[in-house]
Amino acid sequence: MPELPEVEHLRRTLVPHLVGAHVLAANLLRDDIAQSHGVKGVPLNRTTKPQLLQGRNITSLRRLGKQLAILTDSGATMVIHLGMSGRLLVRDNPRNPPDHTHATWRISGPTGEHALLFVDPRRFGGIWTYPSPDTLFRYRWNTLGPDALDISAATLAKRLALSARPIKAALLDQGTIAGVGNIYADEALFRSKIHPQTTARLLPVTRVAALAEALRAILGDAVEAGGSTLRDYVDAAGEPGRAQAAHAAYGREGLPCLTCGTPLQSDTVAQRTTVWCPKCQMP
DNA sequence: AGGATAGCCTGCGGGC
DNA sequence: TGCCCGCAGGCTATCC
Repeated sequence: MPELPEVEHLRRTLVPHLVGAHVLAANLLRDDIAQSHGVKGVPLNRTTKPQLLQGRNITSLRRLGKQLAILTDSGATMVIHLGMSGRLLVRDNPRNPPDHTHATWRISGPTGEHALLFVDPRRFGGIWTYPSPDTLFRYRWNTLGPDALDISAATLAKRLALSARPIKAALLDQGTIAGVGNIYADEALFRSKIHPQTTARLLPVTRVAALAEALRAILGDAVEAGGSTLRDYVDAAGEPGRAQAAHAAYGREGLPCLTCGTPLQSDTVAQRTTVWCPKCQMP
């Protein structure tokens, strides 16, 4: 389940291979996983290789929330969202791609010639192409809130000030704050001792500050650990992450709270399984 | 208009 | 052993 830390770790592992690389070829194996820019999006097809960066030179990799953008010297920009089960793999040998490989590239870069594969069994992810970074920012990334990795207390407070929803729902909303998924939402609420059902706008500023601090700490630590591996996620080299060992709340229903020993409670909040400590995280 | 809900999709684990 | 079912979950469309 790639959330912000997994995507940021992926970005960092891809940079040495991709930045400065020339895209020799692009291949779309499934038309419906890629769309060209626009509010509604226009489906790409197998003939639109330049939009998939064929012939371009990659200049940088950028991330906002859970989305990764590949920028090129021509302006052509490609956004990849991994969804639930998506992976981007760098391989030396393009033969025998995994099942559910939907797009492939051949690149020649600083570390040699490689195959880049987009694999996504559940197809909750996808690829979006834009003629320029500016169109990406205006038509897609404008709908996202500020990135959670360096969210400030003041910014978070401003985003939550009008929301009547449970704080858990607000955290999961990418338009409020970008990059938080179910795992790190529970972890951040646990760390800041906030009950997931608390109405967002009713949180005192000191609690919001604690939440912002918890988000930065937890996401930052997870990035350094290479992300959490639950079922699907691996980085560009196929390596699993190590952050799941640090989870204090997620997946620990019924187990003792690491702070007070009280069994953790679980229920559905904002349509998601949510785990919290009934003693530490008071309503 | 903001918020809640259904549905997309495959793999996996539990139960029988 | 093997099958079936439920669950996992990010995001969009749709409804209220």
